This record gives sequence, C-alpha cells and structure tokens, in this order.
Amino acid sequence: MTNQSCFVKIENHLKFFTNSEKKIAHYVLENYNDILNYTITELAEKVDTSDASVIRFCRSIGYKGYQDFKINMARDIAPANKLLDPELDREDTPEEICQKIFFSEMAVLKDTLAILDIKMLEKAAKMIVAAKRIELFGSGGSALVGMDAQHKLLKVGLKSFVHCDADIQAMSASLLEAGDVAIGISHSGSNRNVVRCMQLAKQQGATTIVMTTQGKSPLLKFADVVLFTATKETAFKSESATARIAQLALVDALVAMVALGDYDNSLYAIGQTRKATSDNKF
Amino acid sequence: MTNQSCFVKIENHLKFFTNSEKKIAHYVLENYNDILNYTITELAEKVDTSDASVIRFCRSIGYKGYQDFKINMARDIAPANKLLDPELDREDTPEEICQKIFFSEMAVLKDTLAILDIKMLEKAAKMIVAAKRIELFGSGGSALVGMDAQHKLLKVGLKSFVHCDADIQAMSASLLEAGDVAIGISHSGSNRNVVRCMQLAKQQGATTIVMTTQGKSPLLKFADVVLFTATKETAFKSESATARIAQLALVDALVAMVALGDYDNSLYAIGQTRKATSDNKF
DNA sequence: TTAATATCTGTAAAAAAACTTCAAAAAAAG
DNA sequence: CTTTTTTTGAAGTTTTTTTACAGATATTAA
Repeated sequence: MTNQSCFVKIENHLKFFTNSEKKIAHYVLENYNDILNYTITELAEKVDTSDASVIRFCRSIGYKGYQDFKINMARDIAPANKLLDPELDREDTPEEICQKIFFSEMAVLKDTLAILDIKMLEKAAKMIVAAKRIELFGSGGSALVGMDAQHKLLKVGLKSFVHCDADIQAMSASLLEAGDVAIGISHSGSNRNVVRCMQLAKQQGATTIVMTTQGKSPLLKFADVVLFTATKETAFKSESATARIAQLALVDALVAMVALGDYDNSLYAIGQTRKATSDNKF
Repeated sequence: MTNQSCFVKIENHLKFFTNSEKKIAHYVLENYNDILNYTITELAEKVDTSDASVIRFCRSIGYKGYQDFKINMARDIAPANKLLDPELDREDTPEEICQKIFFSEMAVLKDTLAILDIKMLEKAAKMIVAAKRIELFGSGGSALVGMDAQHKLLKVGLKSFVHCDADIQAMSASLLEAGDVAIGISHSGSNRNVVRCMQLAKQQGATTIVMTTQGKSPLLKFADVVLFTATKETAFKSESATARIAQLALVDALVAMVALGDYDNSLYAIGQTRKATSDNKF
C-alpha cells in the first residue's frame, strides 16, 4: 500500500476534512475527469470556495500542491479513460479494432482484480492442495479454461481431471467423494451440464469451487467457494472473449497461490515437467 | 486514431520537429517519468533550450500547452509505472501475488498491442477468410490456444481443425494442399512437432501463419505470416502464463478482423451458434 | 557568392496560475 | 458569554506559463 491511488487517499481522509475540503473532495470524486483541465481558481469557483482551500485540500491528502495532485490523479484515472467505446463497428480501422480488443481485455483484468475476493481465493487454494482428487467441469469456451487449469496445475505437481464429453463429466461427478474437489467453470453460470455436475458433486460430499462472472446464477447454489470474474462486452456484443481472459488470469492467480502454499514441491514439479517437455524442443 | 498516446504522437512527428524540438522530444522519450515534476523552465534547462521552444514542442504535437502535455503524459505512462516487480516471492502476501499476476498480464497485453504488426494481422485475416481449409497446430499450452481459436472461428462461421495427437497433427499437415492455411502456435517457436508440421504444410503448398513470442526461432523459417506476441516473466520465472494470455488476445484480434471482413456472414453465424448452445442453458 | 526570404530560436515582458499571508468569521471549549 | 481554537477567503506575492519580437540561422534564387 505504498502508493495508493489518489481516490483511495481521498476516501480515507474523508472524515478528517474540514467542511470546505469535504465539498472539494466530493466534487473531485464525481468530476475527476473534468478537473484535469481546471485551474485551481476554476475548481475553487465550481465548488464555491477559495484557492487557498483547494491547496489545503491537496496538501491534506499528501500532495505538494495542486499541480502535483492533478498529475497524480491523471495517472490514476488513465486506464479507464483510455478505453474508448469498446463496441466494434464495421467502420473501424484495423488499428481501432485491435486497440478496442486489447484495451477491453486489459480493462477486464483490472476489474477482475478489483472485485477479487482474496480470502475466497486462499480458501480455494487450500482446498485444492488438500484435495484427494481434483476434477474440472466446463463446456464450450469454459472447457478450455478447465484444460488450461489442468495444464497449469500439472506444472506445479497436482494431477487433475477434465472430461470433454458432458455425459462423462456428469458420470464422473456422480462418483466423487468427500475429500474430492470439483471445480465448475461457466461464464454465464447457467450451463446445464456444469450446474448438474456441481449439484452431483455436492450431493456426493465433494467440495465445490465455482468460477463464473459476477452476478446471480443457478450455479451459485451448489458452490462452497465462488470466484467471480468481471466482464466487458466487446466484439459483436459478445463478452465471452474478455470473460475467457479474465478466467485464465484467475486460474493463474489460483495456481500461483497453490504453488506458493507448497513452495518446494512446486519448484520440484516445475523442474520435472519442464525437463519432460524439453526433449520436444529444438 | 482518435486518441493516440502522447508517445506515439511524438514518434510520429519526429521528422517534422525542428532541431530544438527534436532535442526536447528525445529527452522526453527517455526521461518521461521525471518530466512530470519539472516546470517548463527546468525542462528547457535540461535540454539546454528555451521555454518558448518547449511550448512550441507541446503545441506541435497537438496539446494546448505545457500543462496539457504533462497531464496527458501522466495518463499515458500510468500502467507501466504501477507494475512493481513482477517476480513472485514466497514472502508475498496473497494480495501481492494477485496484483503481480494481473499487472503482468495487463502489461503483456499492452506490450503485445505495441508490437502488433497490423499489416500482418490483416494479411493473416484475409488468408483465413480465403482458405479452403484451416488447420491449427500446437502442443501443450499452445494446443489450448489452437482450440480456443477453433472455437472462436466457429462462432463466426469458419470451420477449422485441431488435432491433439502430435502424430495425427503431422499426418494431417502432410495432406494439406495449396489454398489451405496452416496456423502454427508455439510460445517458444521451438516446439519440434509444430515446426515439423509447418514445414510439411509449406512443402505441400499451403499458406502458413505462425503465432509466437518475439524473437528468432526455428519456426519462423516456415512462416508466410508471423504474428508476434510480447512476453513477461512472472510466477516462478515462467513466462508461459502471460504468453498464453497474449496469444489469446491475438486470436481475438485476428478473429475480429476476420469477422469484420465478412460482416454479414459472421453476424449470421454468431446468431446460429448462439442458438445452438442456448438449449443447454437455464 | 550574395542577397532575399523564410524558418528557427532565445530573451524579455506580459499574463496566468499557484501559493502565502493574515485577519475576519465560525466553531468549540471553558 | 467570553476565550481559544479552527476554518476560511480576500488580497497580495511568487512562480510558472505564455506571448511577442528581434536576432540568428538556414534555405533558396539569382
């Protein structure tokens, strides 16, 4: 927390501000985008106070003055601001298409990090490390996330199972036991196969972890631990591409947490698995 | 191109600057981080020129003045600045782990976008649209990227083929023909299977597209079109997680380009494929 | 090469913005 | 109700930015 965003600083100091500082604070929080173009006098007029109070406001949250405050605020609001309109358009130039896609994906990562519940993630990591058996469930694009998770878990020495076929997934779920962990992945949280598998897993006494997009969905009913990702519509009003990226990043974070929880074993496993595939390289 | 970063603006104007403006431009590009704290006079002194020239420099790249320039630069350098040290450490708190992973992934997207060769991407998109048959080749993590590409291409109405088994991949490559497109995916660019498949594809007269990490590698020998991604080491000195994210983003951009090149068909395909999977949802 | 023209550059003055000071007003304490 | 403390903005000061202009430099044409 060495370098909090200036918004966090304002929020935190909110109760220590004097009345006129509070007015400034609220105005800044609501109109941060415009302020970058205001002089100190303009801002003072907008909130009906004086230059001196604006300066005092900036100093009270730790900046050298108004300039310093503005520069730092510009840095903090940068990413969101650059995002343009992420909706693709048939008039877009190739550059614009790429920018929109990449910016949307960066934005969704940023948002996912913001809503990430670290406690849940830790809990999930502990459950995975302790699991007798790990199975992953997902359809369509989410199946790929499952396979990616399997691949990454294997790299740190944990064996897990993924089945492509929906029936086999369900059958396998119905044979889980207490001590096993079932990880259900569904962007919408409404995929019948996945919901069914998680229900079966839970009935069997297995622990269930669910990865899905923020919001209410049938899948949540059967989840012991829920890991939410953010979302962002892009190409053709479809949000699945950004959802995929966010889920993969979540998998990365989860696996890193698992690996750091069992550091030496993981390091050993990484060495082993790397050796195993190195023969296949030039 | 509505809202280029100020660095791009400087780069683009480089040949139009006068001598003293050029000096300023180079100083700014190299010391952008310090400049935010400089007054116009300080900057003028550093590059041994005058205040007036600095103002002229700012105006020539489209800003209202020095302040405006500084504010906008602050926005543009924000993300890189926040990146901390991405190397994971066993002392890291869970928050830090997540931050490092997500920031690294955002950074790699940013870098990939920066090195993206739009002309190549367009060329690849055109080749894919025109292809008689599309086959994807990859091993390990890259196989998943191939499957993701297949999934996304199918969503916009293009059928493609991926084989899991390395032998089957090679056999299939050996049966390609002129007019077919082979897409080889390999993070390192040194995977024997993938290199072999691309070589076979090229021998057979198929067109070859390669997705790999920036740098020299055996795979490039057999590529008609190369799409590079950036890289960033993170967890346990492994760069594969960030590489995966970058490649998926690249696939998204490629597919979007393909889709916008054949807009109406794509829209139809998206509708059809969505309907096809909707039965499986609550 | 030289003169004419255009372009570039820094100085110095003007304007604008940021910051300080201080006394009056408001709030809190006694 | 008075005293003390805190808060506040008007007016003044300093700093920074910007403009205007004239000298320097480069470019072109003869």
